[in-house]
Amino acid sequence: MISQEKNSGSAATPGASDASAGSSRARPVTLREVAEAAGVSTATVSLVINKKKNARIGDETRQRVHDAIRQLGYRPNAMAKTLVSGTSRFIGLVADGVATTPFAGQIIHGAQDEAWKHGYALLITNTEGNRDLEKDAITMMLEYKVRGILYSTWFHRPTDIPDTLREADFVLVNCFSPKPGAARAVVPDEAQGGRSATEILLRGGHRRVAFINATIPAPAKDGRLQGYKDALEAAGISFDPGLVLEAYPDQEGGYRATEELLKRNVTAVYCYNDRMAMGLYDGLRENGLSIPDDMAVVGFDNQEVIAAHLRPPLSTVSLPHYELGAAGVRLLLGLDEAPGDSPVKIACPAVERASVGVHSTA
Amino acid sequence: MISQEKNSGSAATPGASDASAGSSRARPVTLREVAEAAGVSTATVSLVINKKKNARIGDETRQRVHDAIRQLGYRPNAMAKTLVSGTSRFIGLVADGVATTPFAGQIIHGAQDEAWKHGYALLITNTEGNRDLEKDAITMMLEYKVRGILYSTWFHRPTDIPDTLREADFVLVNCFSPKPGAARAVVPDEAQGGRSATEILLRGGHRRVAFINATIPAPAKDGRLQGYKDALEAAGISFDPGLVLEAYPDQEGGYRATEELLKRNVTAVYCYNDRMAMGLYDGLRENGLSIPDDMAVVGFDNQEVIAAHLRPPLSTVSLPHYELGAAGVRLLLGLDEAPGDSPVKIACPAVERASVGVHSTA
DNA sequence: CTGAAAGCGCTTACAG
DNA sequence: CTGAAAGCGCTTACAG
Repeated sequence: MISQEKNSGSAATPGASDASAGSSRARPVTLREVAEAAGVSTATVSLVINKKKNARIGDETRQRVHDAIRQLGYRPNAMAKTLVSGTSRFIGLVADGVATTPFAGQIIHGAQDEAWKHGYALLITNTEGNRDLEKDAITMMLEYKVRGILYSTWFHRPTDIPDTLREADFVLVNCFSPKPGAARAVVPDEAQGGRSATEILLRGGHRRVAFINATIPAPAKDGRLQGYKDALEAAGISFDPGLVLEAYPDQEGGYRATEELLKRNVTAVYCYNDRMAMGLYDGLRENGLSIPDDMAVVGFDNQEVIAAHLRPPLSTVSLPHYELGAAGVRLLLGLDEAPGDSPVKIACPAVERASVGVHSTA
Repeated sequence: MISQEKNSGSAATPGASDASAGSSRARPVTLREVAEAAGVSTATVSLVINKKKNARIGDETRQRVHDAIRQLGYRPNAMAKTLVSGTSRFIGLVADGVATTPFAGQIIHGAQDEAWKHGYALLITNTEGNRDLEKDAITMMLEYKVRGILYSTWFHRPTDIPDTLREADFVLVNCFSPKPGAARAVVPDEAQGGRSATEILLRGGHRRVAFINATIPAPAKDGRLQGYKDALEAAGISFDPGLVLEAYPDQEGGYRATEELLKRNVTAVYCYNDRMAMGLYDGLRENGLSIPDDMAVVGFDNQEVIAAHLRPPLSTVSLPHYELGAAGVRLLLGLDEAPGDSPVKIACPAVERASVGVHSTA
């Protein structure tokens, strides 16, 4: 008898754990019940809840509805709403490693802030680059009728577009299709970033500035080099290929590049990324050189935990992850104009710290 | 006439951007259409799709249904499914900064892997500690009828439970309620971690081991100290309060603690976290001391970008973010038993690198 | 082995 | 100013 009681009258809530401490795990209150309690039709309740402009509901009626909602603790069922409208208030975010990468979580942050601003929530899936998971994730998003999908990568790179993705309205974030015009995309402006990084050094009075580029091919490798050249040219300094080194883009790479760098007889160096700069710091120190007096250093990425806390703190250029996420959402929702065939480029702002002093030109 | 055409026949897809390159942005194919194409009832299609055991469908019929699904490119509408079942296949994850914090994104990763394993997707909201956003996020999750909510913090701490959260089945992740038994929770085992960290040093032959604790109060502060004491006691070394220093838990704190540390005449030091150890590296170097020969160092957190790339690489103890997320999901789904009144504790495994050598006892 | 029908919780014309 | 009714796309007993 007792167990009969427990199972009757409540169709929903499968498998709710007994250990749960929540209050109202029973069948949720529906709009119909609110209507009955308020003595009106369900249409009226719906109108009141959604504050429809041209529906004129009497103040007294409106009040009764609100009271009923409060008393019953009514929560709208978003699934039912979506069923009617055809599209959910979700924006999907497929990430190949954003959640597990130190700083790119800001893509999530920026996308979410912008999405919420327009009444959307994020449906995030971290795929770790697994193609099967990726496909399942996109399928899931499609089945939940997302408004659109942001397809993002943890580092800036070309990508091909999964077939399933094409079934949705989508935008590439931090990546782009090799085929121009194949998809809307938003990426960091590597060349401008490289130029800004170099300019920090130039402003410090340096004329012989080395660049330690990455060994591995990437849009960043080309763009950051281009920016370096642009800055030199604008300053009337002729480009010397001999001042461009290459190293693996991490601490060990930077450390090992020290020796080569010191042969170049430069007073300043721009590193492909902050990690490289961190390794270089160690190398310079071992050679008895001090930063910035003996060598000015700038990095790239503004990887907070490193750049802000080296000694001296590292001047660098910020990768605009937050803005990438936000711009992706705006592009998706059609709030920003998509430029012709090429990706939207987001600026990489310079962040100046103490690793570049004022150099008196010899 | 033409614009008439464009607006008719397709009830759904409001506001789909013209710039979108997708293929099938039209009204989606429904189950009913599949049924018609296959010449069966919707019930049969539903049965086939969901592979119901006791529904016996003829092989030939089943095949017709599958063909129709493929030809029409049918995608189930998850919203309609959820409407019927009452609960969605979502697990909510409320995070106060996980997405914007370097390493805690692993909570997302672990939660997602475990959730997918059981057919659930994650609905993530990053609240940055904003109480209003937090409430809105939980409300949204409730309206989407999530199976339950994981409430997580980016560092281990006590938290109070928002009222709205109680309306859901929930689990605290990386945080806990000050009231014992108020909620299921999963946290890192700080004491075990502190003990493991200290033991790395002890195994290296060190007897005088300093501990630089944090200045700011936190479960980690108490737990990591307790672990240090436990390890010493187990090794038969009496605890000397004079060997416990305190510093702000970042690079600057570690750097500034160097002087005090060197007065203690120890051969090894366990730092509250990796960032502190990074600063200490600089301090020791400036004093002409080498690691590990003059001073063995261990950290805590295993913050990859630091610990794995200092020179020498730092021995440390790993904060089990991935496991916290995964265990949170298991607890929520009732797959793991919730222990009586206290949080589930997840081990912090030691990660040994080169910052601890073998010390010959004097 | 398969179909007709009711219903999940909403919103939206349509009447009045 | 408000209500009755149809319908969004599914699933689930219930018949047969």
